[in-house]
Amino acid sequence: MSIKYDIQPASLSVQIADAIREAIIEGRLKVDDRLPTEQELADRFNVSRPTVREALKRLAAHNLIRSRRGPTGGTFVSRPSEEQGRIELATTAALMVSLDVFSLPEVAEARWRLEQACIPLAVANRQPAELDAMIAEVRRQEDPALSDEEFCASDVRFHRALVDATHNPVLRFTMATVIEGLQPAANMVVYRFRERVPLVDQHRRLYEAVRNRDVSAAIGALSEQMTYLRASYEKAQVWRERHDQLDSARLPTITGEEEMGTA
Amino acid sequence: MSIKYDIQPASLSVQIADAIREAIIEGRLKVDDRLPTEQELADRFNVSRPTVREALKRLAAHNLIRSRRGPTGGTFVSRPSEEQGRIELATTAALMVSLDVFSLPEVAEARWRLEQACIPLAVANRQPAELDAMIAEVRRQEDPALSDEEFCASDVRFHRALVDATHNPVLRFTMATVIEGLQPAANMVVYRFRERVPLVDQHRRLYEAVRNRDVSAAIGALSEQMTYLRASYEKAQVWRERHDQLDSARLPTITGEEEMGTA
DNA sequence: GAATTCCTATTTGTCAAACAAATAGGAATA
DNA sequence: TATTCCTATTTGTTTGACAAATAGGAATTC
Repeated sequence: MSIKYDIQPASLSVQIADAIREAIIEGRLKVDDRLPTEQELADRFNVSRPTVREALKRLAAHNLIRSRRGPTGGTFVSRPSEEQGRIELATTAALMVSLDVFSLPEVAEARWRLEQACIPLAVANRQPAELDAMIAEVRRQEDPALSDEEFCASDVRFHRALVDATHNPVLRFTMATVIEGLQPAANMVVYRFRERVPLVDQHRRLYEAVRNRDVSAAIGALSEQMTYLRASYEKAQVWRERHDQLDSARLPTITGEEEMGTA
Repeated sequence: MSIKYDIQPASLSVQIADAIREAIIEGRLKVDDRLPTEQELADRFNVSRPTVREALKRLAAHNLIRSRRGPTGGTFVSRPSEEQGRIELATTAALMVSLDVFSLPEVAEARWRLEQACIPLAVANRQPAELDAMIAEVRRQEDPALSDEEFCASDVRFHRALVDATHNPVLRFTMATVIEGLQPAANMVVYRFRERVPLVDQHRRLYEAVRNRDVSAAIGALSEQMTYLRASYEKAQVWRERHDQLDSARLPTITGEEEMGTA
């Protein structure tokens, strides 16, 4: 009748990765510091070099460290760039939505609320660079020859420019979750349920409102777009649920052999 | 005079990790699918098992896969939980602010804008559970015996409850960047520059406004808090810049040996 | 026959020793 | 002085092995 505590100790590579990560966060290891060599780490932690390497790969996956070969090489603490952090946020969010953790109307609602919150700052702080970027994307979106993928990518760049116009690095960072993370996946899901013309028109009015420093017009155009998209998302959701039965046959094995030369 | 292109091919473990990640995102590998054994993967990619393991550790760092030993064990695709994703967002953001990528006033501004955007939904959708959580934290914060760490943790839980009251999973997810990621680090930096009494009073009024479904009162209380915090952040920033010269001596090596028994 | 114990196969976790590849710096050479 | 080459260092990768967890079946016992 003994309770089975499955708190089995974390694997060695996890323990080592956590120890090094903690040293970085607590400042015992600073940016651009060089870590001991893999062999020294192995000796210090009383493990083998492959185990140390597994730990280092865990940290490298989060871009906390970088490695170089050679006499002056080694493993160094990386300075986290805003760019790199944004990619990590977006990747995490994209994975969520691609695996159906969120419903599309929920995504639309959240994106609307958050982007709306950026508008007053964007209107106040927008510079010519962001205005140029926005109108350039609007013009691109008017081209009917644009593929769906390109249209969605342009849509992302338009909203990115809007958020960049706030000139607040924390907003630009945080909004990557919805702009680069959630929106592209959501957009591709519904691309057959939305028309381009109303979207481009909403973008143009949003651009003009930001240019004219008209907050309420900007919020109006954005709200209109979100109402429209939410309706599309609901249509897509219904369609997907109806087609879930099919659930096409899938390959449980991965390919990839052709990519990896034996060279 | 030849230009040195340092686009040296990514290491094998990176290539393998990317191939498997892509298979997951594209749906060729679905949640709870079992991957081939490490030996099979090694054969298929024409690499050794340690190299495969390094690749798997990169994916495990993002919680994309999990492994178990034994006959029915192996490596499986993980369903990303909202909880796990939130932790990843918060960790990424905390690293940024701890390494001074963002200034504290920028953090305050962004958090204010984004949390404000949550208030209308929170007021509309709040349930007794969230109200109870909020008032419980307010009461806790009134205890002068509370340590600074505990006060900051309670502050985080209060704002978490507010965002949870929106009952929108995407908002709850996205806001982890500022609530659990940026705010704790920022708060600990300035703890000597802020008084608890006004903060707790603002929390109480925010709670009451949400309870009474009074959007403008809630926004007012939150704005007041952000004005107060922004001033504290500025004070802290000045103080830190003045004390940067000292830059205490640091240990470039990590400890950790005592944690790793030779057992 | 039913329950328990033990064995065995499978799979990840870890270790050991080696070689390959990149590369900075010095030594030898022109 | 400039160039080439050698060498030492460090990460990248391979091979082969053993350890540890564990599910399932076989043997044993009641």
